[in-house]
Order: sequence, then structure tokens, then C-alpha cells
Amino acid sequence: MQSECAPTLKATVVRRLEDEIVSGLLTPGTRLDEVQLSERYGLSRTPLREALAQLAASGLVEIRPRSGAFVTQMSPRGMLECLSYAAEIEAIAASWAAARMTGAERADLVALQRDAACSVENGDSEAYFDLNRKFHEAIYAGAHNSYVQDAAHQLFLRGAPYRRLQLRQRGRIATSHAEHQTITDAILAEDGEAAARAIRAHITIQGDRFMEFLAALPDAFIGRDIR
Amino acid sequence: MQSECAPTLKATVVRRLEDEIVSGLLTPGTRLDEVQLSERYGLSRTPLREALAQLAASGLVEIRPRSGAFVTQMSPRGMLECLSYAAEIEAIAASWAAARMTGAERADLVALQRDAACSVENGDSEAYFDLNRKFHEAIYAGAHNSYVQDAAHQLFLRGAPYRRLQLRQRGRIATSHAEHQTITDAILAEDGEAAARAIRAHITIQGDRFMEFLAALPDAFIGRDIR
DNA sequence: AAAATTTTTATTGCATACAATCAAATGAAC
DNA sequence: GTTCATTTGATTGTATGCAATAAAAATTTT
Repeated sequence: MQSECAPTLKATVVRRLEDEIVSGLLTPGTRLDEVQLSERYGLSRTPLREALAQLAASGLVEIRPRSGAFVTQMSPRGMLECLSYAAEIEAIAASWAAARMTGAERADLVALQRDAACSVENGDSEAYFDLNRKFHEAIYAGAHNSYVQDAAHQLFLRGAPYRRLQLRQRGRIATSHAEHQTITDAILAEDGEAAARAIRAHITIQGDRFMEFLAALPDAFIGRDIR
Repeated sequence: MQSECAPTLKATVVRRLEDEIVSGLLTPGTRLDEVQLSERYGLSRTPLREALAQLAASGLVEIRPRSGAFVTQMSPRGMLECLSYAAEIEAIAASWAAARMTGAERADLVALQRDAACSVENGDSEAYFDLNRKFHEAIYAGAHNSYVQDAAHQLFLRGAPYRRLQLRQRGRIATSHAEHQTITDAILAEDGEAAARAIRAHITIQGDRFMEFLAALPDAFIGRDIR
């Protein structure tokens, strides 16, 4: 989205904060103190504030006026809204990818699946987490439409802090990999409809797992935002 | 997306710039000089820069590092990408609206259609432009999903500067209104599939008109970005 | 002792000021 | 006359400083 001729300090901070949020270093709900962060990254408050504003616009951070910035925390309801929307966006991306991916892109997708198979066998959830991201990003890129690509990318980022927990669940990695195979097959067969169905199910299953997770929680946590 | 307890100067500037871009006062491609704008709105560069960064994140403005901010100008190719994506987003919104709209929301939609009919008869394109926006926003809200609503809203804004031209074309208003009626009927019948098909066609037609418009231009303008 | 009110403190939001960098304009060489 | 180098100018990116506001703490009142 931004030309890379001169990586400004602001831009680098945006990336670093993004990384720290996605990687789970900064958990949802934590307050982002401007002075603390500016000292930590070795720059002044001005570019840091701009970085926070940009992250807020992308949804990863929430700025409450006169109160500060916080890593966005989704309510259970918000989470389900997000997942159902993400399922549709991914469906669009997969559908278009099936029709428009180049030969090289299809080969890359297959290669990613092969690498992922290894991390599944080794039970390396950290490696799979990364390959999972690359798999989905490959599909976004394969759609050959910058708007879906950006939207899907942003959505994936917003869900990342929670997805990490999901993939830690027993057997989830193997299931996920099998679902990816179904998606890959459909894309290789240039069957957009099937690809869309498969990836929609792939995302929806995460919502179901999330619901099951919620069911194990006390009722007080369900249905209202966690502050 | 932002609580309204204290409308900061930055927030108001974001809205004012949004309005001016959407209303066509600031045409795509124009450079947004920081000092000029800060003088014009009576504030300093700091909050204005934050406002520009926020608009850049939403896509209405493009910031070229060390070069300044410009109102985003879409290339012909980018416009088609945008429209094809928007068609799918609107389809999702319409489909969900058909299933989830409340009685009051359905009534509002019908009322909007009635008002629009008047502006069509009077040939008041300015009024129709506004009612068209309200019609689509009503559907976004009716989807009862903040993510689709936000995404569709942003996309609508980004297309606004160009849509204004579209609706000026002879007979386009009447056709548009008829298409809206088809969409409304499908939503009232709670037929999500039909609503999605109808609104997808409604958006796609704009793409076709745009292609026709391009065909009338010299070849030199087609296929490359206008700088 | 609990509640309400005042005071304090810390943090945000904004303004100003400086420095780094890029674009354009001017001038020199071929 | 054209091209390249140099300088100038303007504008962005960043740092610092101040004032307004909101949350927290302390004091007073019921």
C-alpha cells in the first residue's frame, strides 16, 4: 500500500506494533502508552501517534478519545461477526484465485501445502502457524484484486491473536491441513464454487470451535464486551 | 467506530475532508497541502497530518512519502477491480439484509424507494444522488454486521467521486431506480439469493457503463495510470 | 463508615520549531 | 541546443513544549 523508497520511522513502528500484536506479544485489551512506546522504540510521540492512528484505522487498535489507545479486544459477539464476514471474503478470494491464479502461483500453493505437511507430522504448531498465514495470503494474492487482497489481509491480522489459541487445540492442526488440501484441490481444478464452499467451511469451523470454547465459560462472560 | 463523547479536532477534519472528497469539491488527483489545509481549517499541522494518515488508511487519500498527500485517483484497471469487489460486498450485505432486516428497517427501505421515485420524476439528480447513498447505507445497516457495514461504507465513499458522473448520464437515474426496486422486492421477500444477484448486477452495470465511457476515450488513456 | 466533593496527578491533544530530504531551477560543460 | 551537475527552495518528517481534560487520590460532609 506504501511505496518502499524511504521507510519512515512511522511506517516501521506500524509494522513492529502489527507484528507484536499478531505474534501475541501484545495481547488484546492492553493499553498502549504513548510515552512508554516512544521510549521503547526510540522516537518521539508525534510519529508514534500517527502510527497508532493508522493502526486504529485498520482496526487492530482502538483509540478512546482522551483515554488512550488499546489493542482491540473483540467481544464474543464481535468475534462471530468477524468470522462470518471473513468467511465470505475468503470465499471471494478463493473463488477468484481458482479462476485467475497463474501456473507459478498454483505451484507455490502446492509447495506450501507440502511444507505444511511436514510441520503437521512434526507437530510444530509454531511453524504451521506461519505456513497457515502464507497459505491464506497466497490465495489472497492469487485473486489478483488488490481490494480483496487488502481486506482479507487486514481481517486475517485482526483475527491472528485469537487464531494462535485455536491452532494450539489438540488435533486442530491436522484438521486444518486437511481442509487446506480440499481448498487447494478445488483451486487447482479451477472450480471456484467448490473452492469458495471449502474455504467458507474452513473459516466457519473456527467459529464453531470458538462457540464450544465459549460454552465452557461462565455465563457472565457471554454476550457482553470485556472491558 | 469512534465514541462521540469528545469530537476532537482531528476527527472533525477527517469528516470535513471526507465530505469534500465525496461531494466532488476535492477531485481525485488534487494535492492536499498540509499548510494550506491547516490554515483553511484553523488548526496546526499535527492533527491535520493524523487526519490525512487516517484517510490514507481508509483509501480515500494516498500518501506518497516525502512527496505529499493526494486525493486517491483510480486507474481504469483499478476502477474495475474496485467495482468487481464492491459488487461482491454489496451482494453479501444484501443477502444478509434480506434475512436479518427488522420490520422497521424494511419499512424505511420502502420509504426511501418512494422518495427516490419522486426525485426520478422531477429529474432531480442531486436529490437522487443523496437518496441512492441512503438506500445502499440502509442495506449495509440491515446486514447487522459491523464489518460488512464498515467495508461497504468505505467502498461506497471511495467510488463516490466517480459515481456522481455516472448518475448524470441520460436515463441512468431511472434505470438505477428500477434496479433498486428489484433489490427491494427480493429483500422484502426475504430471498437472499435474489437480492444478492440483483445488487451484483446493479453494481456490475456501472462497470459496463464505465467501460463504454472508456471506449470513447483515446487509446493512450486506457490501461495506464493517470498521474 | 460511606458518599460526595475537591484536589492532585498524569496523560492526551494540539501548537510550534527544527532538520532532513526531495524537487525544481539555475548554471556549466559538451 | 542538449545534458549533466550544483544549488536553492520548499515541504515533509520529527522533536519538544504547553494546556486541557479525565482518572485517581485525598479530604470533607452527612
